[in-house]
Amino acid sequence: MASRSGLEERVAGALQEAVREAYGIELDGVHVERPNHAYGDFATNVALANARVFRRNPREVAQGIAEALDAPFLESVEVAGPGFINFRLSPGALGEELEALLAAGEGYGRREPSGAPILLEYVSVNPTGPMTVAHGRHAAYGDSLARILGAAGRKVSREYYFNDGGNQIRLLGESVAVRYAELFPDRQWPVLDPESLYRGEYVREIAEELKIRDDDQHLNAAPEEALPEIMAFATLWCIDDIGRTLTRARVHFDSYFNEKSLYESGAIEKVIEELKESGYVYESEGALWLASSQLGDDKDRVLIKKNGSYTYMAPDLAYHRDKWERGFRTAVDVLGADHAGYPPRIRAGLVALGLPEDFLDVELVRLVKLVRGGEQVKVSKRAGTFVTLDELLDEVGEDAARYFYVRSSHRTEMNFDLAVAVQQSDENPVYYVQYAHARIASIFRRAGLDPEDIKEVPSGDFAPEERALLLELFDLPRVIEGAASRREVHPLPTYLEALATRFHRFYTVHQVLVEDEELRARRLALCAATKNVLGIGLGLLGVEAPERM
RNA sequence: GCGCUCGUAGCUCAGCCGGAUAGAGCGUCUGACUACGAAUCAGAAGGUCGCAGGUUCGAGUCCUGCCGAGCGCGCCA
Repeated sequence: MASRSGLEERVAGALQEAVREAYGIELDGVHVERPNHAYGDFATNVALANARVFRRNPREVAQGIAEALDAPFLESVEVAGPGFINFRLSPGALGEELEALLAAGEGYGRREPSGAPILLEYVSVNPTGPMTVAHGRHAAYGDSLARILGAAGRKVSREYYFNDGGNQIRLLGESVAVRYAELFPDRQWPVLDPESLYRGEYVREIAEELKIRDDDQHLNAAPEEALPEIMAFATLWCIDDIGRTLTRARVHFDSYFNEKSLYESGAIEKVIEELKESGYVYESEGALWLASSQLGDDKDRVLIKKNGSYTYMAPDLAYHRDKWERGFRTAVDVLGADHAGYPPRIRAGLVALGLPEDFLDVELVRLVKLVRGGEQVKVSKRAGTFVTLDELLDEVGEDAARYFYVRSSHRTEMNFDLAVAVQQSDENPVYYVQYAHARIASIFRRAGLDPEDIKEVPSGDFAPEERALLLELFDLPRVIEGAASRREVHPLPTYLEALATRFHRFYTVHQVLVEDEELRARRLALCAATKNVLGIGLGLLGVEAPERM
């Protein structure tokens, strides 16, 4: 319940008390909301929501509760509409909460870590090429979500899983090998299926760098012998490239996990053995199957193919099993919406291994529809017709890109019109929010003060614009907790824009640096608090909070 | 065909546990810089919340059906 501001908590507590007093009823929770400001600072629908329990006209009940309410921090209590109770806070209570916010500083809205650790896996792009604009959404969402979960008191660890053991790495190696051979006169690389090769410009770059390092040495051995080395070189190149892009985009990880290590450690075999013991595995048509249909999946899945190799299921199960063994009790995978069929089958496998059904949680991110000037751009890594994340960052900047990515819910489709993004970069809402922050910084520069030194709030009443701003500020803890529990990032941008609006309005109406010392100090406190909260919010999104712009 | 997800202003999107007059930004129109930053503010126009039923004192929100979009339904990952 620390997810609410102190004030909200006090209102809720007083209400519960009043209900007990007036009706002898013990409610487990009271819903307190922030209504249209014309109604008041806070409101509750207890009388309406519990109409059945009270068995009386909601308005009458609300009246009874209002009369029993003993809360000196409230300036007024009113029954309105069909049975709402509206509250206005006393200036003293607002000032106290503002002081609490200033005292908390960067820690405002942040909770101490507790509970079982969560492993958040995101991006996990195959190291077969540069990150694309579509991957950018995963990166921005995952990184911001990790920050939000951490702020909300979850113990979260972020991991990147490199699929470096599969067939696609081999294809990358062959693609590079072909280009590599082309760099030497009269040399060729034998290819079975030219259609399956990666075509991007980066493939040639990798080949050229390989030539610089090793000259033609890989063409002097048999292709099958030379290929592993080329694959390793190409994979490392891609991992490096992806890493650079992530760093640039301010996307962080605590650990990286290689699929290959699961083959090397024997973890996959071990998991297969355990699955066999579980009884959920059978052989048919020369393959080894998991009876996943008995565990909630649509159909049974193959674990070991007829040709003896593993399907992707096997290493994936071993990987998730490893997460469990490392002590994580919740695994959250951030995946593309095209992997919608994935959760039930992996979950089935994990349950067969004896893990709880709710261990794995999946957040599906809808694909980014890339549009340039209203015309859709088809993204295909194979065909080489993709726009890289780096190119996007070059065009619109890190702040705008990060903000734009998470502004809309990860579960809805997003149109990313490159032409518009470039052209309107000055109009991007991120600048609206950043501008509020820079404006405040400017006030403090002019006043010759450091906002972090502001700790006290002289008593006095607040004007309507100040009150609106304060209440918005006090909403931060609830926004963070709400976003964390629903694993959504987009509430933050929505909140920050609302907060910036409150500030800009306050700023337009009221002069901060006035003669009256108390008034000035009170308004400076308001500014310091706003700057602090904007900074926290932008920080959670990986966006800079500029002192000037 | 079956399953999952989505459908809110011209465009991009919010809408907390079912509550009061559904909100922002962009775009359009009208105003405001001799006060701390006009990347701002005030105001206007713009909505059958995909459609139709149902539950409820009350539905954008919950249930059912339909329409539309995306994704999935591989011994690909």
